[in-house]
Amino acid sequence: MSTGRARPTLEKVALRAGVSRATVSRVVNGSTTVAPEIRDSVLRAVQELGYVPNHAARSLVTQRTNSMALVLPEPSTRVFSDDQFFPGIIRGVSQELEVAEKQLVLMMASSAASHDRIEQYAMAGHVDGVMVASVHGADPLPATLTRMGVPVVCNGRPLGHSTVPYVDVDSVGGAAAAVGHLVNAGRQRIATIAGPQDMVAGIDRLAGYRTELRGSARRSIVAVGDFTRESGAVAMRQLLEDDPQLDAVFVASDLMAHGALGALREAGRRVPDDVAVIGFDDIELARYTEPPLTTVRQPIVDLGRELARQLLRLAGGEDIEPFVVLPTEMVVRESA
Amino acid sequence: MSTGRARPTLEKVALRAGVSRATVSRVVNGSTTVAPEIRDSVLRAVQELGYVPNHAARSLVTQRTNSMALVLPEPSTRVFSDDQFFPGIIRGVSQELEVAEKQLVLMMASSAASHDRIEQYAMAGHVDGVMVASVHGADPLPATLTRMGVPVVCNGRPLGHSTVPYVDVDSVGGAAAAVGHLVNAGRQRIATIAGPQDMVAGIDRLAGYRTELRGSARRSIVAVGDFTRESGAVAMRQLLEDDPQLDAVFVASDLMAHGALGALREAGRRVPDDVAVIGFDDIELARYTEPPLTTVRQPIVDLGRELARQLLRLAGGEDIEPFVVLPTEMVVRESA
DNA sequence: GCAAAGCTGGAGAGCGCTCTCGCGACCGGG
DNA sequence: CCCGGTCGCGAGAGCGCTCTCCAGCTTTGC
Repeated sequence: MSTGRARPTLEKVALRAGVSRATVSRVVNGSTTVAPEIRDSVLRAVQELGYVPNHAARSLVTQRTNSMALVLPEPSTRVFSDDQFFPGIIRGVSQELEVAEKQLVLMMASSAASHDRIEQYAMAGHVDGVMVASVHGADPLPATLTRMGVPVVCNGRPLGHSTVPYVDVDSVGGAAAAVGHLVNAGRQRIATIAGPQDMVAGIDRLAGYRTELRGSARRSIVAVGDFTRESGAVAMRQLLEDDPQLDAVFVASDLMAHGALGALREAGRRVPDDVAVIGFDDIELARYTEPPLTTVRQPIVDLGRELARQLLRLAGGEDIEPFVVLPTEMVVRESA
Repeated sequence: MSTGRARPTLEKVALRAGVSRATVSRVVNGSTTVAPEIRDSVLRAVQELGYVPNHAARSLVTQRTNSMALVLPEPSTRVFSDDQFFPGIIRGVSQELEVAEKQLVLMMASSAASHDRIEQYAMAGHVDGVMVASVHGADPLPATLTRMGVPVVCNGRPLGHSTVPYVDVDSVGGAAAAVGHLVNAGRQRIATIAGPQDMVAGIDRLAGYRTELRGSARRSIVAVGDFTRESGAVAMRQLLEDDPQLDAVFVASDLMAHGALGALREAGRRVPDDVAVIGFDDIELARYTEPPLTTVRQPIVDLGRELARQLLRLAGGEDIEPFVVLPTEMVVRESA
């Protein structure tokens, strides 16, 4: 019903080429032990009939599906400045999978209910491996799948003592670099607007801030947001109230930094003259804020690529490093 | 190698429950013709063994895969303000597929080479249907797949005389509404920065502008951009040179509108006092431009949902309308 | 009370492919 | 000239599942 003309099978091709199924299979899969003229006639038959191997049949016997799943958090959790993150990861992953001739199956982890769905799915032998881009740190899914023998790689260091391999960006280093930049610029009272402390990104960026500040003998001034623009504005007002003398703030996300910029403007502070601001993420908006935002760029596409690369190796039976950390990079614009 | 413990098969479950394979299959697939106590004992065996049906085997016999492909243009073609579009479509599609318990296979159509790959893939019986979100209007892929019996639905009216069903937003109406708004505000010289005229979105938005202007007896002033910010700035400068008296401009994308806003500022024109500006898309940035941008919102997530819904019906053997057009909505902010 | 008509569950074929096994043809060495 | 080895190909099993039969049993009608 849904399929038009019946798709030709190996059998049909074999018949037409006057050889056995096995030989056609050999040709299709690129075996070398086939005489050139026979191979040519098989290829001709394939061409003429428009033969395309049936994937289900093939993976039934090979036990491989040639596809990998990418589990993404449903972005209804507005957290994370997904706008770039979401497509960036996908792009990187799909680039890498394409060269490996693997397919990408996307799974949105919306509810807890979809959790089971994903687990079932991965275990149905539907995919050869799973990439989990979970923002909620302590997700049992990766560990569960690993236990069931499904190759898994996480994006972002998992919270808790998980042994699942992961790929992450150097948040700590990036935050430290940002704070270092402020210190070098002679800023004396450097505050931070941290992200949620139940998310790795939130934790690590705060850690980087703390470490670097400690090294420079300044005291830390911390407010916590939830990665949204609004929370950034609120936190900034809070900080200004707590310490009206502050002359710099490192904000754990560009979105929050954008909110903070607004709050600073309302409070009559000039950026960067009165208060220097550095964000994190380097979202597109950062180039167009007033003033343009100095920030820390994470290599999101590379992150996706590395994620896929690691998974491919793992699924290929290789041993891989327990984690890979990609460098972040400061992008100096005008806000600091 | 990649799988840990061997996955139990139907056979194993049957053995444990003391019934035949057929009965287990019946239970698993929810047949009603199974005695309650037998069903319970089967379910218990399933539970105990952690049985999950093998997808490949199932789809080998049923000829269905329970997954749908979404073909997206590789965003390296920076065209389109993908930032929202890309994830929006995905979100809508996956929401709808989730309730239908179908999986989403994502395919990036990067090069012409990947064209073949996609075609092969869809025809390998790997998916039950394909959604094509093509920006390049005259893409042969949808027609080819349809001819091969693969259910296809397009996002965006295909260029050329294609009979492939599609889902689109009302670009013409949206553009007309925008221009109407400018006319009602008493603007006399209303220019437009159009999108590329080889893309449906570019064509339709210009058509809407033209139609509405004609109705109001004003003359049209057209510059053409390519949907990028830079092209918007260039086009705006061009327009100002052509007609220094213009007092309004309808820009076919928010990104171009952003560029235009910059060009207007450079030229010393106040927005909206001297020149009113209306964009199209309602990307996130639109809320944060200076001044906030009046624009036309397209229901992107709904577009994705409708795309999936139509495809599900088509793949289910139903007849569907040749096209569905979703309404756009003006969002009035401060730029007009 | 007996045949006809349900129901439930089992046996078995087969979906399209891969891969092991073994057979014949061909080669070179003794 | 014969024999072991190699190489190219075909035969056939079977991956895990669904689904069509059909057998055995109960229920029902007259």
